[in-house]
Amino acid sequence: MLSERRLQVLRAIVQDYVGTEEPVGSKALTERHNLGVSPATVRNDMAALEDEGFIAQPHTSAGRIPTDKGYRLFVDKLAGVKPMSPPERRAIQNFLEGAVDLDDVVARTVRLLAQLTRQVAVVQYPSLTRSTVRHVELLSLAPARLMLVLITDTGRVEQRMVDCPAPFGESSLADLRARLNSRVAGRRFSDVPSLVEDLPEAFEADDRGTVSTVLSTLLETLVEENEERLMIGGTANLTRFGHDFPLVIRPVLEALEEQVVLLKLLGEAKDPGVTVRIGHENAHEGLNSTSVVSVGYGSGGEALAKLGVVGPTRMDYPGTMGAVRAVARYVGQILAES
Amino acid sequence: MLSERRLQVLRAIVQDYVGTEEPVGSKALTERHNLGVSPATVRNDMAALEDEGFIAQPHTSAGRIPTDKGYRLFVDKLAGVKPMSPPERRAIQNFLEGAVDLDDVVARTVRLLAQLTRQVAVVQYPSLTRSTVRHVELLSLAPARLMLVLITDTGRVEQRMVDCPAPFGESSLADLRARLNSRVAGRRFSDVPSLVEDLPEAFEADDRGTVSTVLSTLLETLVEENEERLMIGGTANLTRFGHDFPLVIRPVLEALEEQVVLLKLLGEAKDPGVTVRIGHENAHEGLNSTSVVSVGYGSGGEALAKLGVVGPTRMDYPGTMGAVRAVARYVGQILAES
DNA sequence: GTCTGGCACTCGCGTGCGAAGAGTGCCAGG
DNA sequence: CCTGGCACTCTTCGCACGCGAGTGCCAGAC
Repeated sequence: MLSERRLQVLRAIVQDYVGTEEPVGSKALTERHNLGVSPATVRNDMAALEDEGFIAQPHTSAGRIPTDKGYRLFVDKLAGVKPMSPPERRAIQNFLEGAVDLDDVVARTVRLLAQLTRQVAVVQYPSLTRSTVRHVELLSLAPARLMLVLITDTGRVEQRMVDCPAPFGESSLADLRARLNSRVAGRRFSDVPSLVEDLPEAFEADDRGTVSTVLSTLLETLVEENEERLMIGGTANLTRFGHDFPLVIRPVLEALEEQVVLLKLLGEAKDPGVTVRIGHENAHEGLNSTSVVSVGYGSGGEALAKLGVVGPTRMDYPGTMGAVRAVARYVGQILAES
Repeated sequence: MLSERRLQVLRAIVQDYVGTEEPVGSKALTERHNLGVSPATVRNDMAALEDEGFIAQPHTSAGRIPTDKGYRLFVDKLAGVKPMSPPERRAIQNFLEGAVDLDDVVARTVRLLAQLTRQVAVVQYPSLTRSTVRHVELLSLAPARLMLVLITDTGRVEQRMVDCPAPFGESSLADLRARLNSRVAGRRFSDVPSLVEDLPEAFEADDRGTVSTVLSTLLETLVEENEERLMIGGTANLTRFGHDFPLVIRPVLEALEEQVVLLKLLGEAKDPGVTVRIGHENAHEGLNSTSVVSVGYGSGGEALAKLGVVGPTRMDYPGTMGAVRAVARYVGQILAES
């Protein structure tokens, strides 16, 4: 096991490297942090840390930089989550409170996260499958054409066209609308399938085909996982990455454009608190030189969706984690109020 | 006026520079294009072109590169629009035809444009103010709370909450819904205000407050220009920009995040055909080293919105213009069908 | 044992110089 | 008006050199 001082040395290395972006040497370390020992001692500790794989040197005889494993230890054991200051909290709240609809909430959240962390922000729209139905509306657009509108308690609206197998009268439509809403309004999406299962039986034979079509469209909309949307912002912060630009930034931009990749990335984090995935811990190759800090958010106790940031492995973890957690909390509040 | 040959020289310079990304010299020019004259002659022409401000040399005694003014002349007089090949056209059509809803159409269009041009693609959602109303729906969520849903003929759906000044009965609601739709369904958004002006008078005094509130919410939704959304894609193509990376790419990414900037950018192009704005012709400073190729698209003869690409001034103008025009055409078709 | 100061060693990085190459401008002749 | 020739300008590249930061190791002190 590593001695207490060696852990302190690692912490100091991470902090300095994050600040300066340059490999940090033994002398600079003793000058900037009062560890109470000489550079020579620190050198020994560094050699040990390097043996264990926590730090590495880019070339012989340069300073050390933390490895992914080093950051991991730092995040797990050496650093807490830095809470936001009261003025920051107030700023977050003010910024989010002006939102007028769900799109706006998400858009504001993205901007806020990007500004606070100076990194790329990713916010997932509240998940359909975990939220509840507020209302289902059916509109007749043509004799055999309906529009199905689904409104969630988070304010999200989904609409689908339904082509009916047979003309569907106004009264049948009103009937279906009423029955549908009385069964599913206020219920969780995941419960809907079993609640509407026997609905066609309540209708006359002529209408059953249409009712079934409407229901299957509704169920499709519910389970359609690929409809999980997200919003990205702050990509300009990618320019802060480092000097070795193009090669690093390119795959990151590509990964960010693949919503599938991002959704999987966010989905993998099961931890109820803030999750940090560092460098190669990310399954997607393009993100091997980035870290992803994410957390679930939701209006109640339960997480409806995730949000987070993507930045260089060399990032201010305590600050970023604090910002992500705080933003998630306030977004949850806002959603609960609306 | 410039002689015919000098224009040919300019065209050759633009083509070569776009291809190689390197300043082009007189010798290389005569070798790659058979102009029928010697390098010395070309040198004289180049000197003249430089005097006129069409080309410039990065340093003394390097080749020449086109200036913004040079590209402008090239686009206006020397190059046509390169039409897409039949296989490309088929690919575009296939790619767009799978779309299931408006979001999907826009998303696919962005991907397509980005892939075809290998540049950053920007697609504006069909404008509210220029499209027509398909249906207006009113839902009662609580005794004094309504949801207003507006469906456009392009499939776009907007919803707003309405807090009523007084409870509003189911029958009044049905009445309002029916009257509203009979007046505005199928009409252009810009005509709606005058069509509903006198509607409150048809209701009893108790309900007039609510009707007015609903109407003003509806009108707000219609005029809300800042609700003009757009979708961006292909930002990874920014890495193709050049070697002088960070300084150029940063402001571009920042500009792309400001939807307002982009909307203004697209909005400025009044030309009915493909519009090209080169380098400093763009009002926004961050885009001074980029060119924007845009065009309107729409389901009928009229443009509902714009789409386009943002790329380095050193781009393949004929090809890009061809791709943008073709995509706009097919998107228009798809929208007209739905 | 653990820490410390000293010392030799390794490399990366910036600098200066010289040669090569590409491209230009200008001029005299066809 | 075009062409070939020629001198000139600059950039780029390779290379040698020296500096400085940082390391590893060792002998000695606490």
